[in-house]
Amino acid sequence: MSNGGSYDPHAVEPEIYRFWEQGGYFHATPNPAKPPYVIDIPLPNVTGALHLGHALNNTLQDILIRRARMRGFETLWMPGTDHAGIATQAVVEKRLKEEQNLTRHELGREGLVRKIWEWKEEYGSRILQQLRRMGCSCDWERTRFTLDEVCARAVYEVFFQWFKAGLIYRGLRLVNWDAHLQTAVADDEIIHETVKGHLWHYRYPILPDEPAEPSTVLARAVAPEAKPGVDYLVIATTRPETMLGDTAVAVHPDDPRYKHLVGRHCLLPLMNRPIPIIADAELVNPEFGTGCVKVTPAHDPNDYAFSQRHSEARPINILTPDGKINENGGPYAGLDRYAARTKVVADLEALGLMEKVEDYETEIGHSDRSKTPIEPMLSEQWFVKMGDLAETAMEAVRDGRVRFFPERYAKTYLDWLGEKRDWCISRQLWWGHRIPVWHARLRVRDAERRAAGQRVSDWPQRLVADFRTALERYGAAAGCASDFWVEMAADDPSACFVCARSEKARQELAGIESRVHRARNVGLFGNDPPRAVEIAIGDPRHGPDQAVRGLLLQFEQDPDVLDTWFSSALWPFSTLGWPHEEGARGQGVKRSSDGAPSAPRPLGPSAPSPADLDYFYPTTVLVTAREIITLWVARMVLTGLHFTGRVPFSHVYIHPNIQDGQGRRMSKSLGNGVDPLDIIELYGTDALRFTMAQMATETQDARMPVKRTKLPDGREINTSDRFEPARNFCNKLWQAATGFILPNLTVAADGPSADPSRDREGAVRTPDSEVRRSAHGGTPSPDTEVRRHMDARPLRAENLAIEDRWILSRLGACIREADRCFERYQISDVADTLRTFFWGDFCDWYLELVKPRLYDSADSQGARASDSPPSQGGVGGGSGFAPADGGHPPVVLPERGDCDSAAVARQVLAWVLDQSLRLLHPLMPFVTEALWKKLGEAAPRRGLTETRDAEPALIAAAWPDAATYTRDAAVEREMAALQDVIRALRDTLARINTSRAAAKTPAIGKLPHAIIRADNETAAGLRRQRTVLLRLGRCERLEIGADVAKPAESATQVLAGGVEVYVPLAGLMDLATERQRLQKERDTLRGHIERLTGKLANEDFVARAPAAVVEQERARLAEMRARYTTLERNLADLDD
RNA sequence: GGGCGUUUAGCUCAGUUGGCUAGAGCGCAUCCUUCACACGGAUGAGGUCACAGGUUCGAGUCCUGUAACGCCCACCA
Repeated sequence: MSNGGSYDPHAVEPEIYRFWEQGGYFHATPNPAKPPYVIDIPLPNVTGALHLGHALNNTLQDILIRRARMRGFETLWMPGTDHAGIATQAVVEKRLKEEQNLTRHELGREGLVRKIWEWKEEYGSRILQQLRRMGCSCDWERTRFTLDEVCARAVYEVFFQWFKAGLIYRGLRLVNWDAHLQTAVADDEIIHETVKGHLWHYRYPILPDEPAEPSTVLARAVAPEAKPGVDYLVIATTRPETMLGDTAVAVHPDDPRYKHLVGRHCLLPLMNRPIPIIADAELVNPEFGTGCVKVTPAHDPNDYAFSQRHSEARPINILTPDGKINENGGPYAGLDRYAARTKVVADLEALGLMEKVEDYETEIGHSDRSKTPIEPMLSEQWFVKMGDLAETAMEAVRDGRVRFFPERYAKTYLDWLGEKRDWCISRQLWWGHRIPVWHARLRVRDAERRAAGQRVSDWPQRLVADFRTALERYGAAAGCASDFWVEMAADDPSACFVCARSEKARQELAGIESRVHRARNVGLFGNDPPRAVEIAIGDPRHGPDQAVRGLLLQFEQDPDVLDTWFSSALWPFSTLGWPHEEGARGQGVKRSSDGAPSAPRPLGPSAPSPADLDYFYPTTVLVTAREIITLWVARMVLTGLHFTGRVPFSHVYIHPNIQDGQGRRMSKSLGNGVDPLDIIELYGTDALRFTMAQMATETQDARMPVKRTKLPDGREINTSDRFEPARNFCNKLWQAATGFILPNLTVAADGPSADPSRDREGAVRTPDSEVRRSAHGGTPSPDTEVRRHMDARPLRAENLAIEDRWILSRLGACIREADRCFERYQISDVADTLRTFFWGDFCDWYLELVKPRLYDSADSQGARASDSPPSQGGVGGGSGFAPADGGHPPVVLPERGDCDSAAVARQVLAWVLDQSLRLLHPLMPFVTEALWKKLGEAAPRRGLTETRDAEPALIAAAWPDAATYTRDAAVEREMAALQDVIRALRDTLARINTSRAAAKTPAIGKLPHAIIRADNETAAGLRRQRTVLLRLGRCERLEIGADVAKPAESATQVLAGGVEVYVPLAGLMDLATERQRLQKERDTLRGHIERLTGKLANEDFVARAPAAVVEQERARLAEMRARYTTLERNLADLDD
């Protein structure tokens, strides 16, 4: 059997995933008998397709979730997608343009939003389907979308509460404007690129103290005798068109060149506007350029900050939303900003003001989405005040309620929050949660105005108060009394903002909006001024009895939507149905329970209950990459603390980013991305996952060399050799189980002789295909029907051979180490630990050691063994097989070939495989689950000191408990000695064959004769392992003893503990090579001895190093010296 | 410019609180199609731990500096 038995992931994976999903293993419900373990998925964009970063991120989450499930936690992995404002709208807009040649403006807001929903319904679940292929055990029944009803309710509740508390405000701020998409872009969505540009130097004429005509001033500034600092100032800029919005020139307060000019004015050329010369140490670096800075507060962040410090330099916005010069740009109005730049430069030149133009490289911010240059622009936006919110979030990390793994990332978090920059939450988009605020413009009725007489100053306040009262009454009648909140606008006494909390309240406001709209339309046909809606008339329900003081001239919902991160910031509790309080409950949920929602928004499949929130919040750990520590992690902590009083998670596990072989980001534009689905196709899901686990080190980046390859279907894809080791490991696991362990557990019911599939040695050879067929629940072949499964019986220490005790000791160590790494989120170490144990200890050694017991016994079937239980009987304690006192009792080995020995071996094999599958399951869920089924059929009852029926599904089986295994140092030492001897024998054989190949003589398969010299005790131990030594050491004849003679012309090896291995070389190989090897070995050894001797001769070392270290070094030196002597002697013997 | 990280075998990476004769996988070399596995087994070669100082009995590990690379954040008219 060769390739035919290789693991074929595609034959296994879909079926296994179905088995889990149909078994309901992914679904979590509050269960008081278990502690909860919860992970929120870092929301992929609905537009997203799975990339390698997702593969890593989700593999790690699934690993943690699966292990927690096995450890008895009620595990919830909350899946969902993010509506991803700009990204999604851009995708659909692009399609719209391509397919129907329509812009969003032509389609209109409602039409576009409907289109996006349609798109979302069709393609939005793609990434979740891909996660299923990765084996992710998310609770799909709870899948949420940031725009669905459940999430929306939380969004509006949070907005309302913050708005009411004054934490959300409207402010004029400089935002990063994407003129192409016509939206503000977050700082984090900007990529800076170096662009070749120019630095223009030109003159601003200085205005004389006495009044003067602009033309005079200009003429003086360009006159041949004009002097800088007297008649003009030279400024330099990379963006000359912004001068149209200049409102000051800044100089450094200590700059002797300009000190005398502070307080005077320049003439802004082209606009002919006087602008002040202001001293400012922060903005101006006197060393740079001319030391004069033109100030454009509306279009430059630093200048904006400057204008905050100097009120005389008020910002003037010169741009329209689509990047043209607006009416403030005088003659340039209507020009595109780049056309304006050319014209401004030309005009300055024509005026003779241009001094020089230099080539210049500068970093320009580009929108990550549209790839067009960002224009800093002043506009009205909604903000969240970060001060206190940020402070609470910082405190949670400082006091350890939230811990980062690796720890260093706490710094990123704290540094960012420490800046306490207010969070701009409005986006000029149509796709997202619409800001639940209506802009109202009020006017006092003429009758009221007359009645109020001269006291006009408090009209606005009284009007807003009236409006508030009117809305409250209105709300009370409509059943949403506490769902409105009115705030006055800061900059306009006749304006105010109305925020709505519930869906009902929003509908009512929309109703008012449409009435105002209608009224105004009516007004267009009537007299001037247009009629408006009287504030108190609202609804016939409350009668016409109010005193009507004011009119609602304008009432419109804010056109913007919320920043995508606003809804994701609430994810940990919004998905669990927060807020559950009656007062805050919106109309949406009630409608959902009736079925038939009327809104286009689809409801989540199951609405969470208050019990869900109580039980599953806070979550356990957040697994993510470092770039969203600020965007997402910090904001979740801040909202969680503010609205639930508790941190949303206690651990944040930050994993590396995957780069290509050259350390570059994987990206579409570079074409160096690896598609996880291609890898699944090529290598299988488990190989992908295991590789991901191995890459999850504590570094910030992990590299994956990428290469092109052609698939059988002709597609060219990117892949990497990095996946091969994991693929090989999957296969190793599969081969060891299906090719060796399982066939040797099952035995024919009617005895060995009747079974044609048994070979000469009595081992059971089951064709792999049969095992597969039977394990997969297909029609059992006649052969498998007569096959009996293994029986397990309680074992005692005396039943066990040394290799049994050794592998169990190693298994215990492996579990302990894996647990330790898991606690620290060192997943790559978990992967290495498990791989080393299974491949290195279990397959390379234990399976080989146990073969003689299985093959060489005449009646090595479990049926016989189970018929004659051992006389000792009884169940050993649960504490393993190592002696409690740490001593080393004699290992009484049954004779090789003893039937008990074979039965015990089978039981240990089944058990170690059982435990290994459990340990590997979180990393490689598919192969392990598939093998678990097979193992369940071959050995339905398993265990060591106690036996019990195996759990039906590995996904829900118990995680191994390290406490049931005691480390047996003595047995591990003894095994190490045995392994040393075997390696020595193999090494000698390999050297002989290498030398024979060089001499063109045929290789020998075995060593004809070998002699092992060791002290009496060791020799006795080795003699008991004679069968093993002959087999694994590949020799035909073996002498073991304390005083065996070394034959002349022998290869010699000196091992730890003074054990020596001799192999007579006469006729096998030439002695010169052997002599060379020994000399080389002796020389290295001499080097070590010299260094160590020097160290021990150092009095400081002996005096200051810990005694144990000194002792250890002395022992090592003694050992080396002994080896050295033996080596010398062996060399001398060779020379004889 | 600020912060963080990386630099160890040809490649990708481990190396916990300093005790190291520096490890793994891949690749390489040699042998083995022997009976679970060639997606395998066995054996071996391969490293002045980026550089320069310092602390220490002892430094791959701690400190300082330098260089290269990378990531994040902020940005200079």
